[in-house]
Amino acid sequence: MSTTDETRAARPAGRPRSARAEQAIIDATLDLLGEGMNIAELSIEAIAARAGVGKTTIYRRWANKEDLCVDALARLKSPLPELRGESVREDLVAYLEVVVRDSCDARRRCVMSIVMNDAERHPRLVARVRQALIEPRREVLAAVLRRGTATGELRADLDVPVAMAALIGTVTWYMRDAGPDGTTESPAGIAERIVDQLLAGLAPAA
Amino acid sequence: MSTTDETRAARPAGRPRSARAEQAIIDATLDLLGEGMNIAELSIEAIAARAGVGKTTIYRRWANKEDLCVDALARLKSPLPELRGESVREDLVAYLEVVVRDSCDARRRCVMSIVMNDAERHPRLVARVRQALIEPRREVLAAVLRRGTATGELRADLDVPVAMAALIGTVTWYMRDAGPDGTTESPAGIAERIVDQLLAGLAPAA
DNA sequence: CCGATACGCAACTGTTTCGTTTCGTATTTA
DNA sequence: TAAATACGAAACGAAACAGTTGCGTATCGG
Repeated sequence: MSTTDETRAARPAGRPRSARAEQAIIDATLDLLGEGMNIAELSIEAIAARAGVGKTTIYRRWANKEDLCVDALARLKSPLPELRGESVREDLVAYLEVVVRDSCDARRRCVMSIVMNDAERHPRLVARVRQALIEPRREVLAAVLRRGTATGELRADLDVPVAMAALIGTVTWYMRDAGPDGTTESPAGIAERIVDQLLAGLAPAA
Repeated sequence: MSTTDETRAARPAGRPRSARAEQAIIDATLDLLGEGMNIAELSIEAIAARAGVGKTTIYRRWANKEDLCVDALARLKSPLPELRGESVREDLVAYLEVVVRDSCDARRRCVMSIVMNDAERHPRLVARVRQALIEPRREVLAAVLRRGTATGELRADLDVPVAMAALIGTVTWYMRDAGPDGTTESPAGIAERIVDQLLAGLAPAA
């Protein structure tokens, strides 16, 4: 066992890499991406400058921009929505409230726009984000919908893929031209309004 | 009156500008944007090469990249959806079918991503696209929804902004991870399925 | 024909930014 | 202390691009 907390084998001798520098690099990367930068526009120089670090320190750790971004984006993992599981309506509202909150976070919005735009240019990176951030959430929502059709809280013949698109797409689109940043208001209760209108339908009560 | 079809004043004498070159430049610009290029990444050199044109020919016509893009994007105007106006449901299906068709067009998808990403960097350009392409369509949809609440085909207390987000957001989100390009299928009748499920609601018939 | 203008092409200058290398210093193990 | 490695700063050569100019040719009006 070494003198420090390093339990793995022998330390390779020489000055160890600074964990602070590493964190600063990751933070700077996410900052810049969060300010609307492309992967293409993102430059190692800008990251180094923002992090207060020499370019060498970055190149020593990552072979290229994409590797760095993959590592950086993996840190964005946000907790899954906490669902109480008592009523489907309540769970859907809670779920959409998380989506609303996320849509006000510049970092997350920029990450989503990268996922949508650069899928062809950076398939590895986008695949990792999808698998780490998006898929788990989709699965949570799908489970709520399936439960709803089983308990009778949702119609038995529900088209689940369409319903998922309806819930997420509606709130995303609404936030797009309502509160670009959260600058305006994220109208309290928007999640509830959307869920209730989607549950009840646009047509009159028949 | 000149010898040609030019009815405006005297022609300025000298070889007239080639309409073919102009069209080729516009096409090349839209091509490159349609391949996923940013405004920032788009280079005059690339446009000239793609169009089979000298850079001079471009600089003679437009002072800068943004001016060129503004002109190019203005050519994307697509006809408004043809609505028969007999039933609201039928009109909504027709409207969404246009959205589905557009979402399979690479050019349009890239233009939308520019509108979403570069709003701050190119406000003039984005404002023009919004006003020329987006607003007219939104107004058509809003009119259908208002008509529906008046005729009783839609619930009287309909939240119109939410309903618009639901219709457009659902189809957009669905197409996003179903048929990225139209490569797969744009499942026939998806517009109809979405409209019917949104009209009826996710909850059982009560 | 002549003058004027547009055309495509190639060359040029100046700027930016990239990824790499070099250098002097700091920190760790042996 | 000596060897090894990391650090930040600076400089370097290569590449891409902007915007301009010159050249030979093409197309217009008169």
